[in-house]
Amino acid sequence: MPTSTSPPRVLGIAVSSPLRRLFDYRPGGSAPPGGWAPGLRVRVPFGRREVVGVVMECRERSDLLLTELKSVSTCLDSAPLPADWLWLCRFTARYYQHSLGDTLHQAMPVLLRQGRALEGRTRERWQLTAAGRDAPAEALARAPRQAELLAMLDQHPHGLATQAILAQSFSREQLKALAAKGLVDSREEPLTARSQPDADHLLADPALPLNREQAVALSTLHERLDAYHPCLLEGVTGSGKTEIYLQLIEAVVGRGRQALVLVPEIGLTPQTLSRFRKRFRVPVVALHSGLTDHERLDAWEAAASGRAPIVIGTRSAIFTPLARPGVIIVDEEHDGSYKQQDGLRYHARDLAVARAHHHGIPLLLGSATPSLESLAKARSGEWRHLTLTRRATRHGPAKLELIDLRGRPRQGGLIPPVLDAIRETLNANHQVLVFINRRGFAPTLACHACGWLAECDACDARMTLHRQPPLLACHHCDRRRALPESCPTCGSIDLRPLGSGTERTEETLAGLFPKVPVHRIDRDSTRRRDAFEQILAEVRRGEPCLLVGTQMLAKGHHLPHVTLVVVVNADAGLYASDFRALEQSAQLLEQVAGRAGRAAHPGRVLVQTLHPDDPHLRLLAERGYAALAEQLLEERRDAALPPFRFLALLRLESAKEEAANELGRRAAGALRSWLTDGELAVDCLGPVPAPMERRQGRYHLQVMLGAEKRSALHQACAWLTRWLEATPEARRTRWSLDIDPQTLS
DNA sequence: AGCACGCCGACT
DNA sequence: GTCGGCGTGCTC
Repeated sequence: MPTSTSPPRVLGIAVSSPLRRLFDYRPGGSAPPGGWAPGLRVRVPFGRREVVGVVMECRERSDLLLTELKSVSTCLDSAPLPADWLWLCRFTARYYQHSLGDTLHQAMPVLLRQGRALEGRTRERWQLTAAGRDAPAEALARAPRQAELLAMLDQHPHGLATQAILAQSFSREQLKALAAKGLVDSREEPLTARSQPDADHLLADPALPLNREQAVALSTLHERLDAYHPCLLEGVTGSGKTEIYLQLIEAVVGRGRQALVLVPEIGLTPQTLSRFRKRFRVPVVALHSGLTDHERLDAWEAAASGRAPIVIGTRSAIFTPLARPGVIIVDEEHDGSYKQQDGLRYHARDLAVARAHHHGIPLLLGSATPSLESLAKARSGEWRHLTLTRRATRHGPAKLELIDLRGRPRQGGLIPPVLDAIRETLNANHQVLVFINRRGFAPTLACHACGWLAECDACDARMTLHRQPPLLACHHCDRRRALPESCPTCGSIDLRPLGSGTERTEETLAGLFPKVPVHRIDRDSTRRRDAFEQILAEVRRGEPCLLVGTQMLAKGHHLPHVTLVVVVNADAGLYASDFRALEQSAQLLEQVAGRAGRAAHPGRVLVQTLHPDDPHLRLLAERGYAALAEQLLEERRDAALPPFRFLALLRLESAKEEAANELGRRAAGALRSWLTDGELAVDCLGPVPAPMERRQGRYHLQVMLGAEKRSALHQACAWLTRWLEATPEARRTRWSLDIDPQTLS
């Protein structure tokens, strides 16, 4: 507790700026009721503007003269921001060597960044007006959702908060429409703490019965709910991981604690959410991209005050404060979307580990295809390893069948025996999923006379040919070009698409199977909101159909009537330069395969490849992901790569190649001589050009640091950032540090 | 990152 | 004559 009697003479304040240091101010304005303390937001003059900062230190001394310090203009909070949140931001900034001010700024809801007050906020509670209560049933005959909403409000004489209404998947528009008709109105009420959830009436829907494996896993989790207890739950697709999450949450919330659930970007679907909401009688707060700034602050506050027992969200939800943390669950823990790929490059799964450890609570990481990082922890005994091998359905996971592509004629990327299998499956009235990891019509356009290829002029990449609408587009920058009539080099008009993308495969299949609907699912076809959900709803009705899609289709979605999965080309990750490519590619293949045969029928998975004898691919096909993962771990150990070594990447980016190269050389040189002097066991490679050196007209280079000890790597990175900040030339090249890089590209 | 200062080119 | 290009420097 801060002593309010003698205010500190100096406040160390974190300000949103790339500068990795605090700025000293003198306390000013009126001191907050509890006295000055870390975590209070303040408005301060900074350069020629006023910004919102956060008090981090209360001190008596400054390195600067007290008379040179500016004063705080106003204090924005009557109490500091949550201590657990502050701890996590401090940890994150230190671990990822990022500016603390910037980290706090990013981890805060927009309205708090802008200086909005956290206290004294209100919410709207909606109820029926007299007219609404008397409205005849047929009044809303043409607006069925509005009628349902009216009926729901009729069940709640004390009204419902906006959040509760939206949680039942009604829209703001429907609410507004009813208000405009005078049938409902709202009043403001303060956000007050809700009473503890009633442990005896927690469940709205009963828990599902567990099989033996699930019961064993759950009882292991129940053993220690009051301590840091990291568990990897490895369960094949359809083995019932979600049911374990739900029952673990039930136990945690029943003890008056909160659960934080992280899901991949693609995983926060209405289905997932409704499964959570249906099960529990307590509110489930979802943090998704569709929230308004106001809703986001509400959710933040509800979690911080403890009013929200269950919080579910994507990557950034790891920064949600919790009053009574009880468990953190990371679903599909291997998913790449947990790593932020620009600015503050944090990994939400790794922060979840740190956070659970800090709180002393259980941590559950679930996946059908765990990351090698997590498998290594589980194998070493540092984490508990729980496995679910049995599917809820009668059939085991489908085996991958490798199909040799060499020397076979292809139509839309598919060879005759595969097309035959598709035909048979459709004839049996089942559904087929064709997975192709390239959107567009064809990966590029080529001139058959001279060999010219359509290349992007800002990137080292080919432009993708699109048909809908017809144009050339670069998938690495925003450049688009009209289709050339003739070859720009030789003038020939013999321009042909090279290879197949989703559009071309869709077109081919539609031509070959005219009686069956073909649905294409990729970023282009699902740009419209709900388009994806509409297609999935139709597919779930079970009529025979063909689905052609990118990895959007591979993850999470339950497609019970699909009995044949075709992978058009499995080779992308086999010989890539990135050391994680094989792991990621195997995870993707296993996830795609998991779509087949989830209901009454066994499934087949046909994997087309130019390398049917590749040992990794064969291991995956014959013995599954776990066996391949074991092998990959051995290879990583031999090659001294993660998880057996820690890496950091200095990324350099400039419009002028020589500028970035020169800075990289100087930085690496300076670091190497410092390392030699200090005898620190860190090695430093580069600068080398990034895999796609030119992107969006800029040159990308990197310097790689590696160490066996994390502390040594951390010291080297700290030294390097200090060097870069002190070097004037470094200001002309954009640079960033990537701790534990997920890809080298 | 912002934001200002500052010193050279083509516009009313 | 000035509007504005982005190089350089600073933020308690």
